[in-house]
Amino acid sequence: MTDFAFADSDLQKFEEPANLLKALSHPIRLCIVRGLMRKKKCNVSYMQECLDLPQSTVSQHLQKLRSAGIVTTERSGLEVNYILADRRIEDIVNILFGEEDCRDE
Amino acid sequence: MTDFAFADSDLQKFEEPANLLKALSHPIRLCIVRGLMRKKKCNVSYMQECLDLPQSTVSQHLQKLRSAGIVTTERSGLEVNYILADRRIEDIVNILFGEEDCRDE
DNA sequence: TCGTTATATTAGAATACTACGATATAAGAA
DNA sequence: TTCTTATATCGTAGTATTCTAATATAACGA
Repeated sequence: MTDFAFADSDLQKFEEPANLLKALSHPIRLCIVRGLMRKKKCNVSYMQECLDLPQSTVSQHLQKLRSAGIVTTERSGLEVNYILADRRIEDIVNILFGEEDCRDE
Repeated sequence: MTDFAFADSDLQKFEEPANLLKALSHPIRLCIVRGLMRKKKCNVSYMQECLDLPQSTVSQHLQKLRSAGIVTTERSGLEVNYILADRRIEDIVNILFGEEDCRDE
């Protein structure tokens, strides 16, 4: 009955990974993460300009990535730089995008 | 301006991977996928019993996995068996759950 | 201090997701 | 055919996401 590893109580074990994936599963956020894999460090207005989206939209996506632990921040003066913070995420994104090593394709 | 690889038109390139992740980012669906990695093939009522959830709930999650291309089906008599259909998904789940090779932990 | 720039937060409407009972379909047995 | 089992779909209430303008905060310079 449980070699499928499906015990009800176990469902809790899947909450955290599911939340991580959920934070990543939006085209804008995926794009941001991919960009950070290439650029290593980036401030908000630069992303905003590249993405051509309202500032609050970009910022809200960044907060979502941050509270999932996917990125972290580093203030320098007026700017806040975002940096990837979870190695697993890079591996996942590489799987999705075919592992080419961060040059322009 | 675009070494971040953030051109607006490019956002479309992220839709498909984002949808794949979205289909995966729910604890029940993650649990099902993980179970299928171990058991290879499984019918609905078995999953339903293990998960202890209403039949329609399980079925709906399965349809979501199926329409994302994550699983495929194979009917045998009254039963419908579900099988993983996307290798990338297994890699992603292994990253999330620490890569132990499908024995009971 | 005041002004300016960069970023974060709030508010609220539109949209999407989730759970689950009720119902429908599909396949085999009698 | 009718009955039964296994699975899928529908209806819908509750909940969560998403977008964006408006507003708030944080840091710097004058």
